[in-house]
Amino acid sequence: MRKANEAYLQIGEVAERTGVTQRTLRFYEEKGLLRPPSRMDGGFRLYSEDDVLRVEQIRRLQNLLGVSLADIKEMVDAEEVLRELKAQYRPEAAVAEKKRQLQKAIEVVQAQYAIVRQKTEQMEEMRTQLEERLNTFDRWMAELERLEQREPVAPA
Amino acid sequence: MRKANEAYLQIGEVAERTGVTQRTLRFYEEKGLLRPPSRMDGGFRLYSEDDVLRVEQIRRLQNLLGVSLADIKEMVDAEEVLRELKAQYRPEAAVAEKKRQLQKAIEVVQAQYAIVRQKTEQMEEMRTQLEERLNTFDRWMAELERLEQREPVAPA
DNA sequence: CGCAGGCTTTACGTCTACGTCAAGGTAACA
DNA sequence: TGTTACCTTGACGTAGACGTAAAGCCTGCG
Repeated sequence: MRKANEAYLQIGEVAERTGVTQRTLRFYEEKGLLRPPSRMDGGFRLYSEDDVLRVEQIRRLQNLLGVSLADIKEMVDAEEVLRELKAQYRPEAAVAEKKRQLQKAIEVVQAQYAIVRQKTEQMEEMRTQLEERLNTFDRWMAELERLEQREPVAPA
Repeated sequence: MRKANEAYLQIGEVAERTGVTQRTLRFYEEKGLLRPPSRMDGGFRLYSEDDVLRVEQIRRLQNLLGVSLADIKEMVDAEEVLRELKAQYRPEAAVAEKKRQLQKAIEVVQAQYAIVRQKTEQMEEMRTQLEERLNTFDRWMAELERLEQREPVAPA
């Protein structure tokens, strides 16, 4: 029982809002990508808004980085660590322990950052190449149009 | 028979150089991602340096964009069109036809460009978010270290 | 010529990321 | 209380992207 005031969602609503199927939601849960949601008395899954965000994040990582769900699991597991860290964040706790955990969190995010950064750079390189190619083509096209002026219609 | 002076490579060498397996090379050929290479009398495949480049490009697209081989096929097919266009590039041919082909090539590259551009932008957004998060953590860490100064060792 | 190592096709196996029933329980409303 | 829509857990199916083993040629070297 977390916040009782949060509006919980059934699997169908989550599926509709996130654009994935119910099967996919159960699959993600099975694979540890989503924390097992709470349940109604009858056994129906009850998702939180946080879960919706998680699903959306998973999809972004899938589409954007094109990495496996196993890799994504590592990332969202990291998010989980952050959540715990945040939840535990009471100033009265041992500072050294906090530092250790925060350090871990930093490393986790840095790893994510490294991946995104590397991919971004490689993509920008590819983008530059494509731009150059497009420029070349434009020049060729201009050249062809010049030729067209001089040789209006091919004879015979 | 293309250029006789080019050093041709057997499948094992190509596999080693590109880091993919022989099976993968045959698979790409089967799926139309690689042009069927020439063969020795005995039937052994003989790859060109161009083929090696193609394989490397395929891998880049796979890793970077995380798109399906079917999508990649469209892209390398486009490359093929470009190759043909370039090979045919004799000024005596019909200008209108050339324009048509070039236009097609431009559209193909623009499509690729659009994909890369969109992904790059989305990734940069994600990168920014991660940077902000790292900054936040750094501030937290600094705060913890300040606390550490005042409460040197936790008593009991 | 013999043979080791590389290559060929064929074909079944595997892993991922789900899709698609099937059989049955639950919620909500008339 | 019945009906209908939504949900549950299996369990089998599938498309993509190869892996892997089998049975048999090819090539190069001694």
